[in-house]
Amino acid sequence: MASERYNPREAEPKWQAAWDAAEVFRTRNEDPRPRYYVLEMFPYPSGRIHMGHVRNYTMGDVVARYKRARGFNVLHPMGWDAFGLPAENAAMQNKVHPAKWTYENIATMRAQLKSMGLSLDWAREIATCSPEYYRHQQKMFIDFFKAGLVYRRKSKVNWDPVDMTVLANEQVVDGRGWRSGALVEQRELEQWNFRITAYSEELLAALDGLDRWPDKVRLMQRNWIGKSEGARVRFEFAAPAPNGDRTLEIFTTRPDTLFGASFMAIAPDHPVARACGAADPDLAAFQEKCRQMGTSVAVLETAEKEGYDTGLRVKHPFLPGVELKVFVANFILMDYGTGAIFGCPAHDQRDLDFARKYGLSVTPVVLPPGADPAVFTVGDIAYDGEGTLYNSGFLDGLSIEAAKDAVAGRLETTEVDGAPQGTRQVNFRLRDWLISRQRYWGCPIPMVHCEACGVVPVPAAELPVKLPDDATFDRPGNPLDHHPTWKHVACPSCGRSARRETDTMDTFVDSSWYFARFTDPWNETAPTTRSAVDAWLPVDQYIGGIEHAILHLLYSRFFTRAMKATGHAGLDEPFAGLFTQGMVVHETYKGPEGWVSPAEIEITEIDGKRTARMKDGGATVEIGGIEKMSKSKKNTVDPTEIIGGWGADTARWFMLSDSPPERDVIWTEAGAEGAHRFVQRIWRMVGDALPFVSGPAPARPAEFSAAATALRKAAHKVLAAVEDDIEKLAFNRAVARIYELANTLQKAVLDARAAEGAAADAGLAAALHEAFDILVRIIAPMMPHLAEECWQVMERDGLLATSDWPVADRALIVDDTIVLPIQINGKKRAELTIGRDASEAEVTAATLAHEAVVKALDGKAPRKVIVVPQRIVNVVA
RNA sequence: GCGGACGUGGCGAAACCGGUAGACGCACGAGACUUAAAAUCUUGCGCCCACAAGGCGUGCGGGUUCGAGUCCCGCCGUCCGCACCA
Repeated sequence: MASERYNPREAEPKWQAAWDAAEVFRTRNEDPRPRYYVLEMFPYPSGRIHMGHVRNYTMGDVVARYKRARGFNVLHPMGWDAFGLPAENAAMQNKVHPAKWTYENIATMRAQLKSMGLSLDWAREIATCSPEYYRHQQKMFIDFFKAGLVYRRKSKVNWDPVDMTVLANEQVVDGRGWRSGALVEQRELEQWNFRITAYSEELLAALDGLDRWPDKVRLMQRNWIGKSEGARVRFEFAAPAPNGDRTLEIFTTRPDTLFGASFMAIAPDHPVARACGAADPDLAAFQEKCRQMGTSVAVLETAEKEGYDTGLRVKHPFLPGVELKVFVANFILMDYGTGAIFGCPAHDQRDLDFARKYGLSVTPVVLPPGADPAVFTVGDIAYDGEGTLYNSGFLDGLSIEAAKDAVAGRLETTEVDGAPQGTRQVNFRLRDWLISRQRYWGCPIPMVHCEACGVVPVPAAELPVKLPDDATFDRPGNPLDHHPTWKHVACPSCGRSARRETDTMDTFVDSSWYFARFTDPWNETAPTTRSAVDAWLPVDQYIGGIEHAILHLLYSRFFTRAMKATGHAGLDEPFAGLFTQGMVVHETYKGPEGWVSPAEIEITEIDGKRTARMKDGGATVEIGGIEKMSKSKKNTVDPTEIIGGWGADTARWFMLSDSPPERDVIWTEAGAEGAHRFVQRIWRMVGDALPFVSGPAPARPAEFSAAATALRKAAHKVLAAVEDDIEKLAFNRAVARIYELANTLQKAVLDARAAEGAAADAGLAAALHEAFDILVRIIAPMMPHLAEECWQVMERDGLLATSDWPVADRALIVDDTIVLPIQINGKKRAELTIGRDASEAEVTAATLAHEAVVKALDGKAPRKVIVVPQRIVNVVA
């Protein structure tokens, strides 16, 4: 047995089949044990899994298997984020139907995931593109609509005139469509939106309660929601604007600086600007120029502030007789605040840049602490720090906060044009979620447009609104719109001929509730079963990439609230614990003809210098930087090849070793070899130890020998540490502790074998038996196949996958004697071995009697002796 | 520009509350086994000086403390997020 190498190609499928046959990972909702829901972000079925999936799903699987061993009823499901653009692109390029392409990819990837030995409940598998899933999404859409959480509105979108479709912002590159290369136009289209802003305040406030989320993610969401408190102020026009407006309403977070106002600025698309532009060709040209500039990031960064004087004037609310010019300016955004501002150049850098360019006055109104009001001026840098108000009439002498209050108070009680001149206002950066997509491969929006009845939801009994199978993809635009018959229906309300909505939903909708569907994916009549969804949610541990820190997680938080509002769930927050794992990165290689893959090259190392050559031809290859695995740089490693070659356990072990899980991990051949060596080493050790560890546990002696006790202590200490590490998802630390135990056990086995025939130490045999039991059980979550195989050759009962986690004996974890470092003047000079419970006086006495201390003190009395119990002694000479 | 995170051996890292810096792994060196190689085992491995003793070391400079990788202040560098949000 000991001489045979462990063969993962044989063992892994065998144990996967055994687990399957025993339905070990099937989760029953009615199981009375405490529940634990661990979920990894489900994959998009792009075709093949990549190493990032391997890392993500390994981490989740360790948690699932560990929690199962700890006695929890674990829910660990898997599914497919199966709608989306790539399927449609494949349809256009390869003449294959998106459904066929998607389901084939799913089949491939399911097999790949299964080869990893993940403890998933495949009976709950869902694909978001199946009508059995999206029918429920349509039901919820209608419920949200009825609850006022869905509405339709004209929105500005990026329109690709060649592909005849709407593009997401990230699909617009330098103002052009990423695929067609056509100049993207801003178009106004009637679009469906989710009213996520109804929850702005709540989504922000609830972040504080998500204490098992990374601070980084919470901060990103906080910034994204972007709450700012300020005031809306209405400035009266000296003469009405061309569109008839008598006042210009602005939003400001600095009402305290109102006395420093020197101009007004409005967005190019502001209604007043449009009205002015209609009568002024020069202004219209300027507005058009601003619109063109809109999208390109590079232009935005360098764009100079520019404006156009409309000729309009407004009255300053507090300074009778003072009038301010109204500019149309390129740096004012229509969709933030009111699309208009007052400019206070002294205390806002943008306003200052603008004022300098157009020769507008700059009046400081906040005096920095300690500055002389007679001398203080603003040059090229606006002052936005703390200070005291001056040059500001009734505000003089107030702090900024007090002045904000005073201004708001005054404006609330002043009337202009029949309404208060100003109101306190909380503003959010967060905008409503535009979900309309002019695509085929998405969830159809279950609405009908009727000339007589308007927008009518499809009746629940008629759901799902299914995608037509016979769509064509050979011309640009929305295949649903092109379809000859699909969109023509009778109005559900009046029965007259009407038109189906041809927009489909953003795929982020699909992934905003899949975690809830997993709790009862068999329910055919409703999206969720309340008893199941309320019992399982929130997800105890959610694991995925940082790239979803904002959108997916924010949308899911919104969706859960909307589901609560419509009776589909009973809670607000879907994910109690969140962990964001790092990427898998790899060295890059550049050959004479561009990037080459790791598989194509050979690396040799001479005197510490690594050189790479092509395997084929031997051409020199330049070793480049370590970067995220990507097809374009060809620095990918295929999980199938790794699993086929080394086995799933090697891949899993590597993914958990070395790098902390939140950080990037560098995939290296040497590291994979190292991981595989450890797999073999465990197997060899178990084989060598079989005489001591197989079969039932030997009787325990009344007293363990010193060697046996040391072994037991080592095993139990590591066990306790590994528990702690897995609970904290510190897998790399758990791995290090397991290596430590393996090193200890290896020596112990060697010693035990050498001593064979000599006086038998019954205690040592029992200790070895126990220690190997612990070793195999603690590697099981990480390397489940190897552990199962060891379990079998050790002749233990049943499947390890269904066994309990071992119990750490606390008495063995604390030592009777401890080694205390002795510092002299803060530097370590000696060590003191002393009883754990030694009093401070005893420690002091023993320290002062220590040779090194006596020598250092040279007969003098120490100035001070600091004893930190159980930790350290410091003698100050 | 604003906000955040992080800088520890040749490399990935550990050090949980301010208490032995470098656990564990990779790479590398030496040795054993072998006809040989692979595998395996033993052993060494921060730097300086080395016989020992010692000195210096956690990006740089200061500070607090009996004691600082850890706390505070100021720099430098790397990475990430947001980006004209009024």
